[in-house]
Parts: sequence; C-alpha cells; structure tokens
Amino acid sequence: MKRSRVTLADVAALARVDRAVVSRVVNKDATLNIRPETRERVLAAVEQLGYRPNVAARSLRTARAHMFGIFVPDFANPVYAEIIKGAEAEAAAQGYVLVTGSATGAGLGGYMDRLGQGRVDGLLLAGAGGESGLVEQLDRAGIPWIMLNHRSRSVRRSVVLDDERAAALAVEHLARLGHRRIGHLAGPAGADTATRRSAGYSAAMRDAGLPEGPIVAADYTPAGGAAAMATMLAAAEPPTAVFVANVASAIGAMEAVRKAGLEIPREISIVAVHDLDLASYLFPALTTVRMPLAELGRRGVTLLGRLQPDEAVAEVLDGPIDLIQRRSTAPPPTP
Amino acid sequence: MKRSRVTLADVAALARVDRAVVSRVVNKDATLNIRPETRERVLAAVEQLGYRPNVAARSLRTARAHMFGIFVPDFANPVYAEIIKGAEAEAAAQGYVLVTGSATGAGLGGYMDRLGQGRVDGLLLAGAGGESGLVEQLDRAGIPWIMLNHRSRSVRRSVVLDDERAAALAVEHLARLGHRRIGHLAGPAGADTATRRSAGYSAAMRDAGLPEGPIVAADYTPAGGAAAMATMLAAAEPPTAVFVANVASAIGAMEAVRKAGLEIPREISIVAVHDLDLASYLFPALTTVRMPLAELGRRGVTLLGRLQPDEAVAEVLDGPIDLIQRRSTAPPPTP
DNA sequence: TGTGCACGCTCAATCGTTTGATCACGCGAG
DNA sequence: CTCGCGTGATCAAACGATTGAGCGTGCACA
Repeated sequence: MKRSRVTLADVAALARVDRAVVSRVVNKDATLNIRPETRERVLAAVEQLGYRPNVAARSLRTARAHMFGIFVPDFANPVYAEIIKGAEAEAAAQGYVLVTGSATGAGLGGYMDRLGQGRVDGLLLAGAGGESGLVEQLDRAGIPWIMLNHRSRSVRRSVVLDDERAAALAVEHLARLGHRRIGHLAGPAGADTATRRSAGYSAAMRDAGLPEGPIVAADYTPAGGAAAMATMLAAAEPPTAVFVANVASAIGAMEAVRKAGLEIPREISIVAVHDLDLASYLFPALTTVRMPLAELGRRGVTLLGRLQPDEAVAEVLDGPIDLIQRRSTAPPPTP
Repeated sequence: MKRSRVTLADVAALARVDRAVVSRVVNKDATLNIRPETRERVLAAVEQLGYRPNVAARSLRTARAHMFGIFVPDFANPVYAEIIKGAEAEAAAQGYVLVTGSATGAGLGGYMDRLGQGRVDGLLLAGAGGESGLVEQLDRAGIPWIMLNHRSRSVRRSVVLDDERAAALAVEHLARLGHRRIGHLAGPAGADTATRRSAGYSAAMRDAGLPEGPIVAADYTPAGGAAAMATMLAAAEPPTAVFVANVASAIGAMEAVRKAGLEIPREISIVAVHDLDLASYLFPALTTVRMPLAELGRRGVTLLGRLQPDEAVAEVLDGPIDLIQRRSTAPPPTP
C-alpha cells in the first residue's frame, strides 16, 4: 500500500551510507569492498522500506532496458503462442521481460513507434511475411532484431526450424505404411516455410524411390486447405495419402475429404506439420509432426542476448522433431 | 543503421532552438507559442536526424511508463489470446504498449519482480485463480491493477463478463428446441465464472419452468469434461441436452458421449460457453455462446487509464453475447 | 515617453541510478 | 617518524527528457 515511492536515497539515509553503496549492494557488485555489518544494514533498510529499483532511472543510466520485444501476426494462432511461451521462459531466466505486439493491434509500424527508443534491447519477429521496406525500417530504428522461421537475403539474422526434416519424417511415415502415391498440399508460394517443407517432401520422396505425387499450393488456412484438397481429389488418380504443410490447411483438407465422400484414414491418410492441442480434438484425430516451437522462441531470446552488434546469424534450430501418430494415417486401401 | 543515438540536444542544435522547444513540439504541447517556421525547422531536424524520444528518460521525468502489464495463465489458451488482442488494440490506441507475462514463464511473483518499479502504469490480471496472498502482493507493489473475469471481496477492481446472460442464452436455445431435461456441466467449485454460469443456468431453468436437470462439476479441461459427462450419462434418466460451462470441457464431454455410443445432436445436444475457432472444427461443429473476450481486454485497459488512484470498480461488461448455432444442438429425440 | 502585455523563446532544476574518481583512516614497513 | 597502501566507504557527474519560471523584444495604448 506504499504510495510514496522509495528511492535509493531513502534507503541510504536509513542505512546511514551513501547511495552508491546501496546501489552496489543491490546490484551485487563484486568489486565492492564492504563490511558485512554494513551490508546487513543496507539490506535491512531495503527490506524495511520495500525498496524496488526504478527501472526508468536504471535504463536511462545503463542504456539497457532489460526488455525484449516480440512481434507476431496473431496471438490467437497457437503456433505463435508456443513461440511466445518459449521466449518468455528464456527471457524470465535472464531477468528480462517481454513486450509483445501483434499485427492485429496496430501493425509492426505502430508497434515500433510506440516502442520509441531504448524501450527494448532487441526485437524478435515471428512469421513476418516479406513486407517490403520492413528490413530498412527495422534497421533504421537501431534495434537488434532476429527473424524467426523465415529467412531471405536481406535478413541478416534468423533462426528457422528444420522444416525439411519435418517433411521427411511425415513422408517416411506414410511410405512405411505402404503408401506409394503421396500428394503434397504445399504452403503459399511466398512463404519461406512452405518452400522448405516442399523441398523436404521432394527429397524424401526421392529417397523413398517414389514419384512425386500431385502437389497443390494452399494458404495456411482451413479455407485454403479445403480448396486445394478438392482440386487434388478431382485429379485422375488421386493420392492415397497427403502430406499437408500446415495444420490449419489440414483442417480444411479433412473437411474437403469428407465432402468428397471419402473416409479418413481408410481411403486416404493425412499428416500435417505442427502439433497443436486441437489436432487431437479433430475427427479423426490428426497425425502431425511436432516442431519445437517453444524452443524456437527460447533460442531467439538467447541469441538476442548474446550476439555482438554486427554479428550475423542464420541458424537451423537443432531441436527435437517428432511424428505424433493419431488416427488420420493408416495403410492404403487394398484395391 | 544509426548507431549513435540522437538526443533532444542534437535536434535542438540543428534547429538552433532550445531543447525545451523541441520537447514541446514533439509532444504537441498546446500551450506552446511558436512561429510556424520555427516549428518547421524543428520538425525537419527531427526528421533529418531520425530522432526518437528516449523512453527511459521520459519515464523517469514524467513517472509514467506508457506501458501496461497483462498477466495470463497461459498464452496458448485461445480465451486469453482473445483478451490480449483486445487489450493490445486499446493500448495501441492510447499509445501504450503491453508487457505480457504468463504463469508458464516464472509465475506472477517472478513477473512482478522483473517488472520492478515504474515499469508499467497498471496491471491486468486475467483468470488469476484465488492464490492466497496475491492481493496483498499486488497492493504492496503499488501498481494499479484490475482483475478480469474474476471477482471476490478482496478484489477492489474487476471487470467480468455477463456469464449469467450467456447461460440464459444457451438454456433458452435448448428449451426453444423442445428440450425439457437440460443438464449442466458446471465449472470447478472454486472458479468465479463457474458460479456465475451456474447461477445463470438455474435462473433460466426457473424462467423456462423446467426442473434443474443433473448438475455435475467439471474442470475446464477436456479430461475433466469427459469424466463429468460420463458420470452424467450413467444416471437413471440422462438429459437430452447439456449446457457446458466451458468449451474445453465440452471437447471432452463430446468424446464421452461418443464413447457412450450416443450421437450428437440426434440423441443429445451440447452447447458450451466461449466461441473459439476450434469449435467449428470439432465433429460435429459445436454450438457455442460467444462472449466479448476482446472487449473485456479492451475495457480493462480503458479503465486502467481512467481510474483515479483509489477508485474501486466492479463492472459487468455490457458487450454483445451471441449464440452461435452449429451442428451440436437439435430438437430432442422423439421417444 | 513610459507602461503593460503578448509573443516566442531560453534557463535550469529535476527525475533515480550508476560508476569512475577520490578520500579518510589505520597499519605495517622502512 | 613518515611513506605507502589496502580497506571501506563518499562524491559528483552523467544519462535524456520535461516543465515551471524567466527574459528580451516589439507593439499598443495612454
């Protein structure tokens, strides 16, 4: 219920020492030579007054905010929620706090404006599309930033998931079940993740000695997935299994399969990238590839804390990727 | 790629005015009398140097951080994601930025510690359970705070949704379909929302002239919902329709119904509170009551900005509540 | 020819911490 | 007896913006 704020000076007065001493005690300055009893007096005063350092004053002096920013397209997308969770955990471990912003708020531009100067020590961009001028805008702000799960020539710092391995896991699973006509519902043309998942699909098919099945591009949305799957099923010889680049597309794809009068997994198997809670609530429960999304957020924060001002990085995250088998995949129908 | 930071003094020097003028121009101080040409000079200098105010210095001087904190149990829960979206939109409109924290990070205690003093101008607590000592801890920090969707005698500031009306909408929908035995999968005993939804259920049943059906408490989780629904179905005369207090419980409840060999909605109807995207992906698509979650977040931020230091508030949000009819409700079976 | 006032600025104190420099004191060595 | 040094502190200058008070013009009015 303290209304009047307690400052270093108050503590110093009560402990009968200089503010400098209090500052060094509070910050556990190792170079400080102090008598144990004095330290005790200081700590007691801190305790008694309920002193909490003023972060604005500290930031002003040290030019560090002890905050990181993270910008996502949409909080309601569980993929980004996982990334944020990981980022928050690592930030907390470093004593940092997270300033979140989303495209549903006022966009990246508005977010950066409100951030002003010196508010955050670094910025994490998750799933930012290739907005033109974005890189310039970011660099002009003079804030170190890292892009998550997206890379391009203009992005000097990025961490991405191993989408190729994820795709391989999915394809291998289907091939092991006996499928030979394995289609691919790819992501949208512009998306970097889509490119990498498609590359992984192609490589895995080649490794399995299978001809690349039909490939149709789809938005990362249920509607996009439904349309693409309808197209795929209308072909002369539809696949017996489909690797879908994204779980959102897969939801729509399943709907399209149902509409076409086919049964999952008896007549067609489906496996998608990203294991979200909702995958297990779908009917039938969706087989997925689990990506280390939280780890991606964690790694981003770690790098933000570690990187030197002009150090570049392009990392493929070395985290666990697992196939989560549920009910949507099974051996192909025997003709 | 500006590395050296631009300060007010730099701008002032370039524009050949005092720092004070620059400050007042930048902040659009209405009391400032200035010649248009001088203002132009200042703005041009700001532009040319790419000046952005240092938020630490500003916060130190004004004792306002232009940040609000928001603490949620879990980012991955779409209910909180919606609340955050609303809060962010309103915060952005006020020129504020949001510092998020979750229980999955380092808990409320850790979050508050990292917040220090003066980092945020106010704190929004969403869905915080009744942790003992929490209110004292919050008050001791001297930060204005508002609890969302939960109230108790020790909480002086809260905004809650109109859960009673939501329950009434659901019950009326079922009654209008012809159901007479309408059960209730209530929330956990401790939860404030559960209490209010149950009260709404009872009132609506009374209004409809129906006897209160079986009531079973369930955690707000799929597992909790499944167990509770199993119990309910095992009774002598199971209901033909169930009002479930939470969409997560409903997911489990639907599973339990399937396991019991009953068909939704032909043999039993289900309606739940909270309309999330995933509700439409369930099988069958779940009829829900849509609550203005984003509006709740928005309102919280608005109040944080408006309330006087010792002003209390206990508000029931007056936002739109709608029944979203999908496939999980239908008239009762004709015996 | 003063007086008063509005205009268009400038001055300088202040916010609370951090941190390099400095200082008093006592003690051991020469 | 004095010099030097380690110990355990203190001093004071930043950090960058805000803001109430002050100040010099020039013009209007008496």
